[in-house]
Amino acid sequence: MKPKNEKVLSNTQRAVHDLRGMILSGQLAAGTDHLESELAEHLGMSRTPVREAALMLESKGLLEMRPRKGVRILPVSPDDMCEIYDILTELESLAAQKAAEAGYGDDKLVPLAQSIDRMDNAIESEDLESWAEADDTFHRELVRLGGNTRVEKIVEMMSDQVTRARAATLYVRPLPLKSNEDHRAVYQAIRNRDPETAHARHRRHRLHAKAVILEILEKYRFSKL
Amino acid sequence: MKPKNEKVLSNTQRAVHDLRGMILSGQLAAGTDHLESELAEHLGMSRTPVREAALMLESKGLLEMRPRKGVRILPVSPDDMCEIYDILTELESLAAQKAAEAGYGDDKLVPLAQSIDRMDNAIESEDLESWAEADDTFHRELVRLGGNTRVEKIVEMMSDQVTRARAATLYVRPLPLKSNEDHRAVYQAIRNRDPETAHARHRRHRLHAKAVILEILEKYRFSKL
DNA sequence: GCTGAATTTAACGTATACGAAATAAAATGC
DNA sequence: GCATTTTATTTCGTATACGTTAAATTCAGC
Repeated sequence: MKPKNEKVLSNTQRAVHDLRGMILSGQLAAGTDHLESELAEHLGMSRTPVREAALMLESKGLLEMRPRKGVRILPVSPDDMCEIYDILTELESLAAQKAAEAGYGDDKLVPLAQSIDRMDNAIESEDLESWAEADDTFHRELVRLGGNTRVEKIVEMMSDQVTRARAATLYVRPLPLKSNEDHRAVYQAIRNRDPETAHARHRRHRLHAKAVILEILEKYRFSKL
Repeated sequence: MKPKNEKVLSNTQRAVHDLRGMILSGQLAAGTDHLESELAEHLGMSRTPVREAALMLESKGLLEMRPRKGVRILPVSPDDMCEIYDILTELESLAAQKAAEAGYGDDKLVPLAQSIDRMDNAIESEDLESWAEADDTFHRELVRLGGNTRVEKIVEMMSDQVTRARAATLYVRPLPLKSNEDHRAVYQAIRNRDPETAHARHRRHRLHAKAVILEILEKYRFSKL
C-alpha cells in the first residue's frame, strides 16, 4: 500500500511553509529585504503564489510588504517581546483554567506529562535543544487542552514571532531548573480539576519567563532579533 | 484647497475594505458562497486583487476560501461566540490593567469619559444604535490606552467576527442599564491608577456580557449568525 | 561642486490567459 | 430504470505581460 498522505499542496501553500521555515530558521534574517521576484526564483515558482504567501505571513506578523522595498522580515524588539509575552500570559492561563474545568482523564493528559518528563531528562543532561522542544510541546498541548481554537491560532502566531528570539537567547539563559516545578503544578491542577490554581500557577510561570527574557535582552543589549 | 487626503488606495486595499463592509453589514450574508469572479465583477476589478483581499479576510476569520465552492462567508455559532468572548475578556481586562498602570492624566481619558456619557444619554432616550456605537468606542479606546498594539489588532479581529451577532441581538436584549456602572468603575480605576480593580472590574463586566449574549442565543435558538 | 530637473530603470499592482482539477451533465451498458 | 463511465463545463491556481509609479541616475544650470 502506498501512503495516500501524499497531499498535493498548492504552490501558495508550499510558499507559506517554506518561507515560514526560512524565517524561523534565520535563513531569511530579521530586518532583511527581499524582492518578490528573488523569492519566487528561489522557490521555483512565479510571483503570484509568492505574493499570496507573503500576504498571509504579513497578517501573521512575520513580515511586511513595502512597495518597491521588497518584503521585509520583521525583527522583534524588546517592546515586541513584552507585548507578546503579556498576551501569551493571559491566553495560556485561560487555557490552563479551561483545561482544568474540562475535567480530562489521565489518559488525555499523557502528552502533557510526557513533555514534563522530557524536560526533566533534558535538564539532567543539559541538552537545551531538547528542553526547548519539550517546553514548546508542553505549552502547545496545554493550549490544545484549553479547547479554544482561536486561542490556539493566536498563541501559535505569537510563538512564531518569538521563535528566533528564543533561539538567540537559549544559550545565555540560566538553566530553567525551577521551571518544571511550575509545569508540574499546572499539570496537577488540571488533573485535580482546580481551575483557579491552574490559571494562577501558569500565570506566575509566564510572568517569570517574561521577566527572565527581558532581563537577558537588556543585559546583552539585544535591540532587534 | 482641495483635501490631499485623497489617498490612492490599491485595488486590493479597496477590495478588503469593501468586502469587509459588505460582510459586516450583512450584504454578504453569513453562510453564503460567492465565486471570485462574481465578487471581482461586483467590485469592478479583476480576480487578482479580489483573491488577495479574500486571503487577508480569511486570516482575519471573516471568510473561508474553498476551491470550487467559492468564498464562504463564515457564520458565527454560539460556540464561536463563547471562544471570542473568552478572549475579549482576557485581553480587554489586560488592557484595562495596563491603562491603569500607565497613569494617564485626565486629558488622555477624555474620549473614554465621553463615550460613557454618550451611553448614558443613549439609554435615557432608548436609542440602542447610538448606545452600541458608544459602547464600541469605549472598548476600542480602552484597548488603545492599554498600549499593546497586538492586543489592539486581535481585539479588532474578534470584534469584527461578532459584529453581525451583536446587530442581530441588539433589539432583543434587555436595556443595558447596569452596564455603565461597570464602565464608570473601570474608568475610575484607571484614573486612580489602580490596576487590580481596573482588571477585575472589566473582567466581571465582560463575563456578564458573555452570559447575557449566550442566554439570548439559547433562548432564541440562534445557531448561526 | 552642488542643487534640482529630467531621464532611466526597476519593482510592483493588476489584468489576462491557460492548464489542471473537480464537478456536473450526458451517454452508455446492464 | 439505475449504475457507471465519458464528456463537457466550470472554477481555480498560477504563469505571464504590461502599465504605473517610485527610486535611482544622469544631466543641466548656477
